[in-house]
Amino acid sequence: MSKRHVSLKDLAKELNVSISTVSRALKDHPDISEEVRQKVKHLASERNYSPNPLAMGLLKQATRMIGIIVPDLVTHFYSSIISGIESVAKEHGYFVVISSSNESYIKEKESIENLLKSRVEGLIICMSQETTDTSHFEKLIQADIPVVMFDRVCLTDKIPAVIADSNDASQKIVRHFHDQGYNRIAYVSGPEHLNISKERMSGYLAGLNDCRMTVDPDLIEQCDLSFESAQLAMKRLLKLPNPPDAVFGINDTVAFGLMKAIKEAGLQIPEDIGVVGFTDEFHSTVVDPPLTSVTHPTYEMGRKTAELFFKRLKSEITSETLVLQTKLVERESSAKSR
Amino acid sequence: MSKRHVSLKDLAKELNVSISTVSRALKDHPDISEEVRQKVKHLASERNYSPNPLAMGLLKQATRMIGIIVPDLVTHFYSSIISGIESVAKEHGYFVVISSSNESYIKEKESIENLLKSRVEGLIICMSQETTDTSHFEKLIQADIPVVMFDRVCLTDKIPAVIADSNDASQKIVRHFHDQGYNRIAYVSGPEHLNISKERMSGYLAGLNDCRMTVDPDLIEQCDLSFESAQLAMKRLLKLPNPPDAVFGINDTVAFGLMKAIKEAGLQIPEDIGVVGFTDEFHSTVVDPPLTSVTHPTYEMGRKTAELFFKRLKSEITSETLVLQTKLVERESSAKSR
DNA sequence: TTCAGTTCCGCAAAGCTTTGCGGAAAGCTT
DNA sequence: AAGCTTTCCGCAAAGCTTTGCGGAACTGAA
Repeated sequence: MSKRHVSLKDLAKELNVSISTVSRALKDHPDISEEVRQKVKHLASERNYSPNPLAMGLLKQATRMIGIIVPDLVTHFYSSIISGIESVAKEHGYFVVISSSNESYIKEKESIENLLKSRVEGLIICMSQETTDTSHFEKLIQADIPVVMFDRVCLTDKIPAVIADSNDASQKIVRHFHDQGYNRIAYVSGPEHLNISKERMSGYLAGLNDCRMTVDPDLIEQCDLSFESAQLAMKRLLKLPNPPDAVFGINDTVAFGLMKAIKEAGLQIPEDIGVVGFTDEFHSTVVDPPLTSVTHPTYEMGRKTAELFFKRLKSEITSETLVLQTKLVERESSAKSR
Repeated sequence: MSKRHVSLKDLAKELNVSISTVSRALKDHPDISEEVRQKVKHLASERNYSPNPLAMGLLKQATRMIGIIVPDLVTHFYSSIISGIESVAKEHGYFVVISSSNESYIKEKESIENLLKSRVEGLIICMSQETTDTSHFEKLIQADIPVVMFDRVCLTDKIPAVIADSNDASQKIVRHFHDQGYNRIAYVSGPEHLNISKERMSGYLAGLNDCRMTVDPDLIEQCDLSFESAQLAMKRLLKLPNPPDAVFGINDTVAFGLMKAIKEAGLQIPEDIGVVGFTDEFHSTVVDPPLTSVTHPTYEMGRKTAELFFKRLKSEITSETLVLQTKLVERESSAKSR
């Protein structure tokens, strides 16, 4: 096994100059004569020299690594956001290390530990749904470790955050249902403590109020954001003496669960029940019927989050909350009035 | 900003011993007296010491990083495999750096370059669909850089690989169609040079032969693995004077594209046309009608790939191809005989 | 010729860890 | 009491890069 990488030392030895000379020549330091500079640069490119990031890291105390923690890796929402983060990171010469909390509070804390041990320069986090205690985030702040959060956020007065305008999105959905002639609009929410649950709930209520519809607590269900639990929630709704004629779920997985339960009950979408979800473009078109949905600009969301991260890294900001607008794309699943 | 991490030096200074003593004490070297050992360990845990991976990397010439290159990040197939790889990597104390080729040959080469610059210890790769020239992989082999491939593989005599038994899977599909009473079975393939295209094709042909059905070249279509191009391929098939009554696609995205085109043509699945795909469990149930499909054990595939990687890293093997079995799950999309 | 000023380059330290080797102090033997 | 073995610990180098500082050699002027 031959040596993998050439070092400055190798180049220096071959040219019979010192390591410092090689280093300086490569970065056009004025102390180095034109002749030597050329020789060094030539050999360096010939030998395919590239500085050892480990050594640089040691020296500069910077690893150029960002840690990302998401609730799961396999949901399109997160992978798309990660994709966006990565593109910005690459532009800055950083790379990302991805970790999944699997929606577990314990794993979230472990992930933070591990990433810090790996000497990431900072963290980009989307909270697990189990996380109610935020003291582990507080610790990060006290240790002055750059943290940025997205979607499911907390401590926004101290942590920069990127979120979608959930309140507005929910209102749009309710109004859309109303316009289509639906009267009993149900909402399947997630864990109460999550900001997305709260905001989508308040938007739901505001929307109902706006449309002069009354709030029926029966029509507000809750689930743990899984496909299965969304199905169960929908089943409960369908068993009501006065069931809903429209429903929307807090995220895409939930929306699909709702659809599944409705179909299994033998009901038609959108004739019997209208459905709207918070989903991504691709899946909305793949399911049947095509799902009316509020689409997050996920890739853009990832990019914005990363940009905020680098601002925080340079200490240009300490906190700042970016609210992205969503778009309601009308498809068949809520087309009652057709 | 206080200092982020304590080093051996910090501990040594505080205890008035040398750095070497601290280092040895922490790893239970016999040269260190019980008393000193205890003191050191106590302070270390109190100060939350963890060795600097950069320094270790420099010393051991090992970064404990694996580079992964996939065609894209947002497809469930890949994210699930990555998830599997990551779990094994974690068990070995390694972490992964993920890079996407976006199905581009150029980006694939760039990704390799960048990951090597980041000093990953090896690479796990799924080829982009554009990649026909494999010289960049040959170079890796010559440089003795551990490489393992999965799904879309090449040079399997020199590179360990994990693949699904595509040939068998295709045969299963054809036989299933045949059993259900479908007679004109079409296949939408991908780029010819890909192993998955070839194997699924040969399985298709073998299956037809097995069922004593004749091969009609008209029923063999090709696409570039995108949703849109699969739709187009399906449209071409539907325009045939004698169109197919069954079709299967090379992967999940393609399968969804086929379904979309069929629905848009106003045809019923499975009555007019039966559809089967290569997909994952989740999406198969979400689409409508639920899609009969050959499911890859993606998570397991990721784990196996990673295990092979570590074998290769320890030079226990130089090449070895692992073939995983697939499972045909029958759902509505191909249930003609009901 | 001699001194000042350039020009060009090398030494060494810092960042952190591991480990072979050498050495001081203590205990033991004879 | 002198010499030998243990016991316990520190020095220093290696892995790679950057950079302040010192210094050699050379140019030009007086």
